[in-house]
Amino acid sequence: MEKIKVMLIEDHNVFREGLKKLIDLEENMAVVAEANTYQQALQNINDNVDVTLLDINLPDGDGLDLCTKFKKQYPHIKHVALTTYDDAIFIKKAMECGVDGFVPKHAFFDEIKAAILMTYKGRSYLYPGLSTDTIIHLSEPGLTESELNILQLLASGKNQKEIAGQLYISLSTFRRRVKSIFKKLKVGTIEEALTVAIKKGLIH
Amino acid sequence: MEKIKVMLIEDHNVFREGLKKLIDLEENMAVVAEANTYQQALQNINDNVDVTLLDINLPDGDGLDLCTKFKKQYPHIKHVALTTYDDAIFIKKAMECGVDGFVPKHAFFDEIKAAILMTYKGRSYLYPGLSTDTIIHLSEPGLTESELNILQLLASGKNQKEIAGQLYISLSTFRRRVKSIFKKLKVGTIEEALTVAIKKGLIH
DNA sequence: ACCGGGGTGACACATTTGTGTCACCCCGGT
DNA sequence: ACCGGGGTGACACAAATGTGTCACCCCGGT
Repeated sequence: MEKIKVMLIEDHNVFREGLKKLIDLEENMAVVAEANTYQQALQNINDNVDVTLLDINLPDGDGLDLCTKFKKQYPHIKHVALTTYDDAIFIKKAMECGVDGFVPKHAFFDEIKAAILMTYKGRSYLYPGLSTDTIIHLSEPGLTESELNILQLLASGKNQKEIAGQLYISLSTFRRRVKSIFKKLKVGTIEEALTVAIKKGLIH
Repeated sequence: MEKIKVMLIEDHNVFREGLKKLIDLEENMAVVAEANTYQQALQNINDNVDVTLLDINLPDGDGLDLCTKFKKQYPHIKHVALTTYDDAIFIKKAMECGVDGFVPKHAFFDEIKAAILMTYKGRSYLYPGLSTDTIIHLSEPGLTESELNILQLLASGKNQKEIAGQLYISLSTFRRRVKSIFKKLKVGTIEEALTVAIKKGLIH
């Protein structure tokens, strides 16, 4: 039987090494490529790969962007997203980027194995341990690009006037957006919104 | 030769499984205990353990507290802290808690192996890949307990008046503390301070 | 053409936040 | 006893922030 050829994209070296070992010990799969940054992933990807296991939080870029790019250039490759966060907003975003499987890092290897197998066979895989709570929230509205932008700029220490200027919107609109963020994240202050956003990996 | 008996304390299951595999494949070490939460770690620790590899960010508590506790009850056990963050403030705090070795998760397994060996032999191990920049900042003042408290409460969505009341300090003192936080973290807004603090793992 | 929803900007207003100043207290060094 | 530093609280004031209201524009459906 042909082995499933896996590519690992993950910046935590120990984690990647351990994962590689576990996969290589499996009879029906093998790691054929690795990358620990966004840039390296672009270089090391090749036609030979069947499935990628990709960490979404890379130091030099968003793993989901990577997925979008790969989908165009190598449409036959399947992608399993691997992440610390299992929030609804996040899963939704992953799905929109064409991810085939989604597994949080707190899962067991068996589940990653299952995800690789399933996606390889052309089906999609959603981590079964996801709380029903999370599933229910899947239909919740995600933050818009502009809203994420605002959070990112707030996180960098800019004040509201500066940000509004930079985004070419009025202070009024800015504040409307912030209000909208509050409602979507169910928080009451910018501080809390930032905390939640960072924890969910929405901004970096 | 006697094998070094290692305990893994890490909440990311896949990571722990991979690490266990890597360690067990080594000739001179073996995993004899595991835990994926703070509580479990307290239960599963035993006299038989030589070295613990402990993740600092556990879902139900601070891994460094764990270290402090272990030091009292099992003074012979060595501890290697494993963490995503390699910031100066963090390393300093780890050292104060009696950690014997410090390795960031982006390190390679070889470095973890070295840390286990070194600490087992009674020496201390500071990850050699730490930037000189980080080392230089080691002497920088860390945030006080009260300052961390303030950040934590701000992160939870409380406003300044509420927090001052809760901490039994006046608004004046509160604001003085915030100013102090700004200076120490080299930021200009609370938003930025929170972002930095979360990224450095100072608050959760 | 008309209407209504959704997004925008201007403005007003109360509240919160950031900054500085003053006075006080405690404590260790002179 | 005196002084000075460090921490505290009260207050004042400017600036930023949060909230609501109004008017406007665009666009798709009726």
